[in-house]
Amino acid sequence: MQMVRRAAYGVRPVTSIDDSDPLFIQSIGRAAQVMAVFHDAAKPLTLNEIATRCGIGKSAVQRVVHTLRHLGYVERAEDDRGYVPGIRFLDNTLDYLRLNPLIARASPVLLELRRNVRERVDLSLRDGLRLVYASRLQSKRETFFATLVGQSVPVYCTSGGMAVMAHLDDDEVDDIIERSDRVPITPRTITEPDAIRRQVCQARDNGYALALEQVLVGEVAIGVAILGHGGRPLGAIHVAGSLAEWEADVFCKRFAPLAVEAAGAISRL
Amino acid sequence: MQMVRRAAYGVRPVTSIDDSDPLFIQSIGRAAQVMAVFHDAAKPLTLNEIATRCGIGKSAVQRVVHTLRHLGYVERAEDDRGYVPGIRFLDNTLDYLRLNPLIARASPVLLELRRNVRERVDLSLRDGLRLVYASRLQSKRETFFATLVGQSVPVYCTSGGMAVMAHLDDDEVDDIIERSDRVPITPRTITEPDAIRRQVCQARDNGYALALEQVLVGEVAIGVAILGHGGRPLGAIHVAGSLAEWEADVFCKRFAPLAVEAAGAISRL
DNA sequence: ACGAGCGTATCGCATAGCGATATCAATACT
DNA sequence: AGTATTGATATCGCTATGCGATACGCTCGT
Repeated sequence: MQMVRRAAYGVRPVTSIDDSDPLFIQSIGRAAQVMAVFHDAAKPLTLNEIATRCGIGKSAVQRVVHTLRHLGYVERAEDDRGYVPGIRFLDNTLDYLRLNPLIARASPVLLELRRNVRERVDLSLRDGLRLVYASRLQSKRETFFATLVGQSVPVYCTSGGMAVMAHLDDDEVDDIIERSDRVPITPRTITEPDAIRRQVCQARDNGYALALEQVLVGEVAIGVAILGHGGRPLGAIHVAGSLAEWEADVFCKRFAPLAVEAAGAISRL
Repeated sequence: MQMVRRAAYGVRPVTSIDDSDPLFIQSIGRAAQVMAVFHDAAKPLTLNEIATRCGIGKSAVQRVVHTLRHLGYVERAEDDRGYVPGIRFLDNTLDYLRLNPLIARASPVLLELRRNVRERVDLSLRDGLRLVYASRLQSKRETFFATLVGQSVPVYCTSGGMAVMAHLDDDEVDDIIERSDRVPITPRTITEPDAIRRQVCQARDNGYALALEQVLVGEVAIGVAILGHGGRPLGAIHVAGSLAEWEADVFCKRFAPLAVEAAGAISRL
């Protein structure tokens, strides 16, 4: 399996700081911008790097970082060179997960599913053009990134995303396809609009979606949508395995029904 | 096993908003205060609840929440009543985990450890008086809370905490004991300073710490410190099992050496 | 049908945050 | 070793900005 290069796909850039909105507090927007800079950072960043990368004056960054540091949202790097995000974010993430009723009720279902399939089981939630992994249960052998909560993948080309799109109107699907920047992640990533639409249709027929090496080379994944109020898809369950161990159709026959059942148990129409 | 009641133990309250610090940006502090309100919330909160709970004017809260909402750090609750933390925090948590070299290099080691022990394996990082779980690998049967990244436990009474304290000076240990509010979490939680000190001494001798039902009834846990620059303990590895399955000393004999080895592989003196 | 409570909007004033600049410390370079 | 470069910290005046107080419309619950 090949390492995923980027930290996250389609991470929404900080919602454009809206100057016209009189309610929007600029300082908080700045803080968010500063934190967002780390989304595509591979190492700790200095004040100047932060300043240039987000087009804010150095003084402002100085005070923002100072403040965030006091609050625990930014830390100095291990070797005292530059800054990294702080541990305090984990507290807020915990609150997010705790207070999300979907995740709470999904948890036992996922654990049960995991017990039965003995492959990787994930729960992702939709956020615009991407699915964000909110809960991950590892299989025996895993990579570092496959254990990380917060990882996100595009809707338009992944098993979960297909499953989600299967429950959206055609024009919503088209909208997603159009607005996504469809750069192939693996050689087999589907980027053609028509091919995507065909996959979506197939997912509508089956009640689940199958994806081959869309994000990770050598990976086969099944996605099933989780539905909320009025049948709107909120996210998806994924079961993922290795093509080295499984024939795609065997994988599918064996695990799709279980995944569908699990997703049904979590959905609340 | 008994459900953990509080969301997190010893979560540091938002570092007192320092009025005297001229560099501190008040608005960001307010935003942090607002987010911190969710730490001890069991349900979505309304604007008024947030306002009263953090002693800020209603108008301020209104704008802060409005802003945070635009940024994705706050969402409306599922049923459109009240607010909850937003999914955007997952992005920052991911950056935190990604950019933390300790976690990155720990990951394969933990997976290997997990493979060998087949019990729950956790990695926690120290943040003041608490250990925050940063990486969690589940065993077969788990509770919801045992899967959550961001959960935190007190240093003074847990296996990981004992292991950490074993690498601190006596006065630092005393300081931790003193500053912790030592409310028993289970009936067997050790809260007596002398008893704690004895446990720490034992951990010093053994190179690991054993904890029985300190946080969860029916749980046995081994903690081993992870050391950084100059031997300072940065966090700990935990191996946790059920007393229904294991005799404490058997558990210990069997897994302690493996945990110690793993911790050694992660440490960087 | 009515009231309580929640979210939204407006506006003037005072303050809080930004830009520009300077200083000190530590690392990189020759 | 001496210097140049880059990073972090500090200061200060001006103006934009965020807060308080208040008022309005809306949806629930009884």
